[in-house]
Parts: sequence; C-alpha cells; structure tokens
Amino acid sequence: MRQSQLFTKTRREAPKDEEAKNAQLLIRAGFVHKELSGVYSYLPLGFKTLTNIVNIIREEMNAIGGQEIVMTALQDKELWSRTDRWDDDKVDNWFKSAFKSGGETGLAITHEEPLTRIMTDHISSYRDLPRYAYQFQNKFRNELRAKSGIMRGKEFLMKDLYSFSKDTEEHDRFFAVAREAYKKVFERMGIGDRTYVTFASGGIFSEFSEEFQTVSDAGEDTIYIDEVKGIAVNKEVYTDPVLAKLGLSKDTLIEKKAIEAGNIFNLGTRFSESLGLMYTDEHGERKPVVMGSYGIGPTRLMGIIVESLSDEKGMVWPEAVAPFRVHLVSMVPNDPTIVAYADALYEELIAAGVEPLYDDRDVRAGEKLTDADLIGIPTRIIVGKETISSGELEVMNRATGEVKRIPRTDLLNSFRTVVVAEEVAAQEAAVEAASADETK
RNA sequence: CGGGGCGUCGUAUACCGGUAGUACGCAUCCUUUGGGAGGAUGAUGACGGAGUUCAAUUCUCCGCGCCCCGACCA
Repeated sequence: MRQSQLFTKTRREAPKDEEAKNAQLLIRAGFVHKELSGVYSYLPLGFKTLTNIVNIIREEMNAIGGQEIVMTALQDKELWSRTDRWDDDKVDNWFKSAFKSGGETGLAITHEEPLTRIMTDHISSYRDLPRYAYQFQNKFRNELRAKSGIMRGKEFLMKDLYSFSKDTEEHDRFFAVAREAYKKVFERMGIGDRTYVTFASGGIFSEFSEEFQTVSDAGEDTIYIDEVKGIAVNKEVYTDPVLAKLGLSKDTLIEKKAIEAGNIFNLGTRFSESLGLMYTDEHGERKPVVMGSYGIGPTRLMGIIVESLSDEKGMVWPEAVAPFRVHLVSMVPNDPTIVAYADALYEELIAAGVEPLYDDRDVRAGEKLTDADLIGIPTRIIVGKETISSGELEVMNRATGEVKRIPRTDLLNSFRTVVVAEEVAAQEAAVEAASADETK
C-alpha cells in the first residue's frame, strides 16, 4: 500500500478528550476514530490490525473444534425474560429499543440465551454432543461510564464461544483445552509473557471463573500473581479460604494492576435448564446440557497490545498483528534515482509475498521517520542515497531500534523463505485439524 | 448514578462584555530535502437554546456532548 494513497493522516497531538495511551496513539496514528464516548470506528490501519487479531483467535478456536457462526444484535425480549435477564434491575446495561409495530427489543450484551435456544433445534441426543460454536460480533453495553480508550467501550467486538457438553467431566476436559487455546492466542499476540490465568468470581454460575489478566498499569483490576506457578488470583476473591483451596501462599504472591484480556466461564446447567436444552443419554434418560462460555474482546486486545508494547515514540506492533510487516521508506522524494529504486523495491517485495506500507509521500525524511515510529510497523526498510551507492538496504527493527545493512537480494530471499515456511506450516495445521476432526 | 472539570478554525491552544490571536495542518508560490525546515500570500472557528445587557464567544440558567475520580462491569 502506498502511503500517499492512504486516506488517514497522522497527527502531532492527541485530542484533548483522550487520556488513555491506547486511544491517544491509535488516534494520532489514524488507526481509529472516536464516534462517541466509548464508541470507535476502525480505519484502514486499525482494521487491518484488528483483522489480524481476529484471524489468530479464529485459527485457535477452529483448532479446538469451534464452529463459526454469526448471531443477531437484536434480541428477543421474551427469550431473555425466561432466564430473568431482561429486567433492568437484573441486568442494567441493556440498550433497549422499541419496534414500530409494538414490543421491545434490545441490543445483545452477550449471547447465551439465543445460542441455547438455537441449540434446542439441533441437540436432542448424546450423539449430538459435545458441540462448540463461536462468533465475532459487536456487543452493546450501556456503561454508565466508558473509559480507557478502546479498552472499555459501549460497543465493542467480542469473540464468544459456547460449549455444550454431556456432563461436567466432558465439560471440564474442554475447559482445559480452551484454557490452553487462550494461552496460545495471547502468546501469538506478543503478550503471553505478561498474561496470567487468574481465578476470579464465578458470579452466579459457579464458584470460580478464569480470567486472563495482562499486567498493565492501565489495568482496572488488581491481581496477586504466583510467578512460579504462573497463575494469579483476582482481588475480588483474594481470601484465605480461596488461597488455601488453590494451594497458594500469601508470601509468594505479588500484587499487580492488570487488565482482563479474556475469560472463561463454567455455566453449568443454568441456561439449558431454564430454556429446555435437554438431551437423551445412552440409557434413555433426559438430561440438561452442561455449558460453558469463553470470551475475548479483540478490540480490547488491540488496546492492551498498544498499552503494553508502545514506547515514547509510538506504537510497537508484534509481527503477527501489525497492519503491515514492513514499512518501506524512501527518504529523498525529489531524487528520481531514489524514487525509482524504492518503487522497484516496493514491487519486488510484493512479488516476494510481503506487501509493505510504502511511504512514497512527498514530505521530508524527518516527518516520515517520526510517522513510522508512531505507526509502529516491526521492520523498516530505509532507502536513501547510501542505499544506492552501497547496494545494501538499511533495515531497522522498530522494537529495538537496531539497524542492520543487508544486501538487497539477501533480504528479498529471506522474505521469500519466510513466506514459504508459513505456507508449509499452514498446510500442516490444516492437515492436523482435519485428522483431529476424524478422531472425534 | 454521586463528585469534579471542560466545550473557541481540522488539531492543540490564547485572549477578551465592544477587531477572536498563535502553532500545526490545508491551498498557491519560492527555497529546502536522512529525524516533524524557512519565507510570502490565502481559506477556515466561539456546541444548541433562553436570559441579563446598548452590546455576549465572554456573565446566568437549561439542554447536549466530552474527560477524570468513585460506584458499576455475564
């Protein structure tokens, strides 16, 4: 993509109505646009980044047997009344609206109810279990106070997976599998080293839920981490009996601020019983389906990555989620030789399978470099006078600032090798997933 | 929802009861070209409503919007 064609521009200053680092940087770099308090649109660079995050999650959900669907935003009042989650005194953050023909509806805050009802059409025997379905969908929550930029909005993207199992044993097995899949997601996003499985309140459903908490000063939660065991406890359940139960000692726990990047819940039979999702077991006995729910907010995750990995110059995206892997910067816009060289290199990079963001704008070098720092693409290739005389490309690592000089052909070959390796890995993963399906 | 604060060109800011100024950005031109360059010229602005006043962007009230602290957060 030629940067001269990108419709977004960078800004020197953050808008005064944003205090959160993630929102300041994302707006300055043109990734997002604030529509309302707690409501953001995603512009080309932001959408590409978000798409990469979504795809990583999608791959990991597919790998554990998840089947992707899309449910509706508009909800059936009658359905939610049956589980007693419609009244404002029970759930106070609905956005409710009325049909012109009469009657009320609401914008989905979560999707246990509609999916459980859908499943009543499709699950009736033990042969139909287990099943796992998930979606990426905007959720709407009428928060009294949005805050922290894109990390706590009123409308936000959510990946929610729901599991349907025969009994608690089958459920527990999948729960453990889902936990590992979540860990993989955070590792691939570059925040695995600072994200902890955290025991938290299970709310009305069960004793505990498990949160995935990323250590960050921007976090709203306080957690107590056991570094050796690699797990943590949320302050909301930080009591002696709970610690004893989890085999943790106060002496080894470290208090940190953290932000919830995901959570997994054991729902038991709360929804299946109230909505009649039953199956007949091997002995002809009718039983309620045992459910779980598993959430990750991709938009929040994007904010967490910005909060966690940016530096004083701007954002620093991990390879896996960066809007582009490579930022090609031509330094002297009025020198036809350099422009021609950079143009040719741009085409060759595309041919090698790595489309860069190509800063071909007619602006000064300083502005380009400052913008490149802000945008935070992991690898930067700088083309200037020296490049042409030496035949070596100046390749800079955004995260470390390290600069290497690499002969042009070597660099192009290394990209080709990486692309081929990724294709092979993708094929292997597909084969593995297919064989996993067969063994079920 | 309780408390506090704020709404001025696209962005960030200043001043003022009586010409609304500056910087960046934008437009045209000249110079400049490896870390947000200099000059010249130009376009663009007071959240909405009511009130006080000869006169309101400025003061008062009511809306609306935004931010922060707390509460809340399947």
